[in-house]
Formats: sequence, structure tokens, C-alpha cells
Amino acid sequence: MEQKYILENCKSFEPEHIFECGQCFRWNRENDGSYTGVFSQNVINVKKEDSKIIFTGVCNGDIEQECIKYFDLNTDYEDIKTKLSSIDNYLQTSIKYGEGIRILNQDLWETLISFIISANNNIPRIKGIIERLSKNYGNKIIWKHKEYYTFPTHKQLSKASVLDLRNLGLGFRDVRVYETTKIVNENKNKLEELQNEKDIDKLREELLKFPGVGPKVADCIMLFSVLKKLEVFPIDVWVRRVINELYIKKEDETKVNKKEIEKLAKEKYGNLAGIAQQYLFYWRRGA
DNA sequence: ACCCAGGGTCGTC
DNA sequence: GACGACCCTGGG
Repeated sequence: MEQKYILENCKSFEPEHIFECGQCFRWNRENDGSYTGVFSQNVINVKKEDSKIIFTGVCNGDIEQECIKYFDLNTDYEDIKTKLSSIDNYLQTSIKYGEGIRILNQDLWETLISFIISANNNIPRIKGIIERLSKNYGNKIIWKHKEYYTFPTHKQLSKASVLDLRNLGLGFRDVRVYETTKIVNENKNKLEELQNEKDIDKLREELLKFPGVGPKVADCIMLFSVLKKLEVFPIDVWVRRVINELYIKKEDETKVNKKEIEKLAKEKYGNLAGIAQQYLFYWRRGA
């Protein structure tokens, strides 16, 4: 049954910025500029009209509560942007470019698998792989005569063999996803324990134990999932590039020391480094 | 047709 | 700690 939730006078909410900034892979642009996506057991369309945000869709629960949580609507991004803008002009510019970004509260399991798939991969292909995983192992939901598929639970995904995964186009990530799925299935409380872990170093340490999770992927999981660690600073090729261009200015960006970037990010951006990273990433990729 | 890069990680040295 | 390999695909 279709539900609707309208958010009035919302600042810092631009669907394009939220869905195209690389934190999520299951949202697609419609002809009218709105976006439709799947999260949890929900299919939602998000449309911006003037200062109103209109959420429409089929929801396993109350659409308002689901959206408040997922879209991080209780966090004051105006305040965050004010703080970050005062740091320097580069950040101010990137924030103007992606002023409507919000960091989603995505499911931990989905984020874990999605970012294992992201390794040495590009966004269109990552999206394709995740879509095929969902279609083959998730639940079908029909809305407005179209089929959507939820991201498979770890139990559902455990039905896939390494070869199945390879055939869905995961490439060398097949074993990593297979093994991680196996670990999660064999330790039923694993993910809940991670969500209760307050110590960020301990949390990172635990995430790094999953096959396919290295430092970058661990940071992405901590930042983009319900773990919501805003102080982590995932360093990929784009972030390395933009930080080098703005501050370090070495000729060969691949030679820039990761420790140096981490130190710089911590000093400059402090406990909001993760959000700063998102503005910089989105700006450098798109502008 | 060919080459390159992509939200990196892993095994080996 | 530094390499190279890794599966696949879209774009130059």
C-alpha cells in the first residue's frame, strides 16, 4: 500500500547530491529529476519541489519514521556546513557545490557487502553488480507495475556459490563476498555486536577481519552505514587527488603518503572529517 | 582495435 | 613497507 510523507521547509536536502555522491548504489534518477531506490524492505521515490521534499512509496513500516532515520533528518547539516565552511576556502567551495549532501544511515550488512564490491571498481559497474545480486537473491517488491528487489539478507546471499557470484560479474571479489557472507552467517550476533561497539579503533579492527575489507572499505562502512562515524576519512584515488592538488602538491599523486593525508584531515577537519571528505569527493569528481 | 582507470585488497618479497 | 596481480566494463 502506497504511503506518502512530505517534509516542509527542508534545508540541506538535494536528491542529486545525496544519491550521486558515491555513498549509495541503489538509487536511480527518473525523468522528472526525482530518484527511486530501495532500502530495507522499502521502495521509495524522492522528489524535491521548491522547499518541499516528497517521499512516496511502499514501505514495510511507517514511511515517515523510515525516512527520518535513513535520510538522517534529525541531524543539522546547516550547522555542520557553517563549521566546515570556516575552515578554508577550498572546503567552502566544495560545500557550495554539494550543499544538499546528507550522509545516509544505511544498513550495515548491505554497506559491508557493497563496499567490498567497490574495491578497484567503478560506480556504474558496482551498481550493476548490486542490482544483479538483489534480483537473484533478494525479495521482489512491485510498485506501480514495476519490479524492485531488496538487497539480499546474509541468509539469502548464502545461497550463492563462488561460481554464482563470479557469473554475476563480481570478478575477483567473488571469494571475498562469499567468505564474508559465510562469516556473518556463522556468527549470528556479529553485526549487532559491531553496532554496539563504541570504540572506533576496536570497531575498525573487527571490520578489517572480513575478507575484502581493508582500510578504505572499513572507513566507508563506518561512515556510510548506521555506524555513522563522522570522524573517519576514507582515502580513495579521488580524495588522494584532491588533497594533493589543494594542499600537498606533489607531482605524482600516487606517491602521496597516506599517513600524511590522514594527519592533515584530522588536523583540519577534526571530528567532521568524514563529511568534509564527502563534499571534497563529490566536488572533485563532478566539478 | 587498443589502452586505461575505476570509492583497493591480498599475497609475496 | 613496497610492489604486482586481480575481474570486468565504459570511455578515450
